Amino acid sequence: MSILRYDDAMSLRIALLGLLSFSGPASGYDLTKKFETSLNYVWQAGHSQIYPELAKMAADGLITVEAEGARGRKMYTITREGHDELRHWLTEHTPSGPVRNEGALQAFLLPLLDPPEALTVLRKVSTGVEARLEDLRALRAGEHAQIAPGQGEIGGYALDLGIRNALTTLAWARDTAASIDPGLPPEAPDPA
Amino acid sequence: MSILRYDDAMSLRIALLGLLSFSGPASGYDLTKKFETSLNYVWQAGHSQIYPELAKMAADGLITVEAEGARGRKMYTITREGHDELRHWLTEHTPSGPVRNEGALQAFLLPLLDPPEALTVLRKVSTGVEARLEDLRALRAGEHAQIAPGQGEIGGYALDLGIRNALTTLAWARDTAASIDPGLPPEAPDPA
DNA sequence: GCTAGACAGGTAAAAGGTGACATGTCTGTA
DNA sequence: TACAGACATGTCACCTTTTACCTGTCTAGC
Repeated sequence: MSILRYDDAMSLRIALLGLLSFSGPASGYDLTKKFETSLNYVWQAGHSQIYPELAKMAADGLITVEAEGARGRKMYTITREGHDELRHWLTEHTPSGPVRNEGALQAFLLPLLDPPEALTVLRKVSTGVEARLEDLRALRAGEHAQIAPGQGEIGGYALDLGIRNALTTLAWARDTAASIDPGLPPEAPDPA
Repeated sequence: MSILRYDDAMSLRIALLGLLSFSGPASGYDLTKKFETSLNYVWQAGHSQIYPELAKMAADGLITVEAEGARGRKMYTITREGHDELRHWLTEHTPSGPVRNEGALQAFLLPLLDPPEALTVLRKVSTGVEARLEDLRALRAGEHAQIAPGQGEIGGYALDLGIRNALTTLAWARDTAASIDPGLPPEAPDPA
């Protein structure tokens, strides 16, 4: 059991510990790539945030530098304390992080626009969500070749949740547009 | 058309302009209350962020202090430039703000837990979402008495979206639990 | 008359996050 | 061999957000 225990915002740490726990030792560069390719649908961070955080985590004993490779590459490995911290957060922490959602804000303020403008915005929302849906489905299709074949894939449940939420948003945009202009042609619902 | 134009993070400004546009002149205190009671499902901010932002917006000409009331109360009114800025954001800005979702991160990392623990986490997710659903439905029920009766209610579409997303998350948690432990009793789906 | 509590406004330090800059290594290919 | 581009790690200035602290006014009730 670790001495330090923050109950507040430390989700970046958790995300990094999770990746290290699942896919084994990795460098800051590797982790940055994983953020770009999969985790960014769930948590965002650039390398300028990741490198200092890894240094702090090493100082706190959650990870260690086991080996240094070519081009100054540092391979970080999760420690026992790191595993404890991760499990503790996953099982004990109730997610509640502050909501800050631009899309929902636009939805909130939609009644301020007159109907034609509101419909234009809703169409843009739909095309945006359709694009994200494509991305997510492509991710799901390529998932089995992803990180470490044979193990229950990390991120699989979140991917499912993301796809469901995208479909929900699409249905909301369709229904909202119809309630603003009942003369619209009904769209066929997108099959899961 | 205003000279200043930021395409980046200025959603707090937009949220404040939206509230002022919809419900007329208000003080920082009033706006803080509205954040607490309804907007916080969409965008979060405390008074220590709101007061300085209002001062900056006044300096930028988006709002003005029309009257000062009792107890130093300052009533802010949205200007023509403020309206322009708001409309511009609503119609032109594509929402893309960084994703940072603790709940989704937990979903992402769920495969790291062994089945009994994962099921416990999913149960906690469900009860949390059910509580939020209650809140949202209470909001919807009391909506007509809310701010300014007679006008198409601000936030109504966002409330609908929030309820749909909550139901989606509930269904996801149920299905995910069932896929982890097929012996679970099937729950009846929550009616909209 | 006093006091608790809502009303009303603010500041400052610290933490978290973004975008640009800086440095250098290794590999493949024209 | 030169050079483009991936690999690899960092720093810094600036902005946003959180937490805690501070001041004062008005009203209802004891």
